[in-house]
Amino acid sequence: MAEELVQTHGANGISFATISERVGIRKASIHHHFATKDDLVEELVRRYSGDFLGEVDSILASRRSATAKLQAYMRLFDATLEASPGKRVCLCGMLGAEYASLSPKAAFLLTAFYRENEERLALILEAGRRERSLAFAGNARTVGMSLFSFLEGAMLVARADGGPRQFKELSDGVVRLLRP
Amino acid sequence: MAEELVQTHGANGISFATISERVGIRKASIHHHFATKDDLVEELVRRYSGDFLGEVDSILASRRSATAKLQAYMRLFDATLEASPGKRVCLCGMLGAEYASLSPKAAFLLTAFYRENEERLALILEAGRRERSLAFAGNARTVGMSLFSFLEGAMLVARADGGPRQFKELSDGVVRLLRP
DNA sequence: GTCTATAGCGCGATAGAC
DNA sequence: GTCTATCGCGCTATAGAC
Repeated sequence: MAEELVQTHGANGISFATISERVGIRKASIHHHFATKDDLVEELVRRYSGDFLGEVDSILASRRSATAKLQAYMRLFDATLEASPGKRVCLCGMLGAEYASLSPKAAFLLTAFYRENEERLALILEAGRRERSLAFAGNARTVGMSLFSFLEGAMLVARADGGPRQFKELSDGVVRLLRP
Repeated sequence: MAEELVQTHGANGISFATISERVGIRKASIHHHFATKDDLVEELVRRYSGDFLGEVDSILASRRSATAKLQAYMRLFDATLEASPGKRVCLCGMLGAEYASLSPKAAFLLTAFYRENEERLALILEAGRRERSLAFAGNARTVGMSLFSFLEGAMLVARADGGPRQFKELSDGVVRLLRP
């Protein structure tokens, strides 16, 4: 619930009152679970990161071509945008924008999330190049980072222009660019 | 001044007091120039958009290869990140994250900024393909949009991981992916 | 165009009853 | 674990003097 609100409005865009109304318990009760707002944000990142990377790992573990894995990975982002059309983006993309006002712990968790995703993307890309279903110049890690930045950026841009449809069109197009 | 603050902390991350301290005049004096916070944000977008697109247009008008124009365009983003290392991002990338809390007018201006950039990128890409200095599948408009999303995303990600150096490495890599 | 002063409200956070 | 009540502060915005 709080997660959805932060994905939509950002951590600086919501308050304990906002969450209170949404969840249906009073502000003080929220403070019982999360002493400070920073605690709340940190816990949100921890949970989101764990859940998301769990899904990514099950994609990695699955028996599919690298191209299919790449598409499945992108679907994770797409699904967020589709779920509440033109509202939610990746929690960590959102918090990346608010990086300057994050607590040190939240900032650390955010950086870790980025790295873990880039790493996993690099694995998919490298496997794809090995099995000749993908083709690209340079090292897989760099391309993986670029791909990740593209996905985070495209989610944000899509809210203001084009929506989930455009997001899907663009990410499909990017996979096409990586085909041999 | 206010622009820099919003580029760093977001519109939701600053207040009239923040600007007041930075600019050196009192809060009430700022209200004399911008009646409401929405007015301030709108004016910021208008100015940023005008300045930025002005620079883009002079790149477009210059006598250079499409590849060089593409690199020059990317340098505009890079320069923002380099200017105050690991602090500022594109104003409109920042506001894209805060899209849900923008005034209708600011949201409209933001969307327009995105479209104008995508359009100009498409022009560069199409020219590059025609003169055979760039190569890519699909239509230039789609690739232009993806490129723009990548740049906005990469700026945000770079603050949390890698900084201006990584941004430059990634954007150089993307140009390499578009070479024939 | 800048200032002081202040209204009116929302914020994060705490105390203490149930 | 949820509640009411409240503190102290920061916020946007306005009034009115210089």
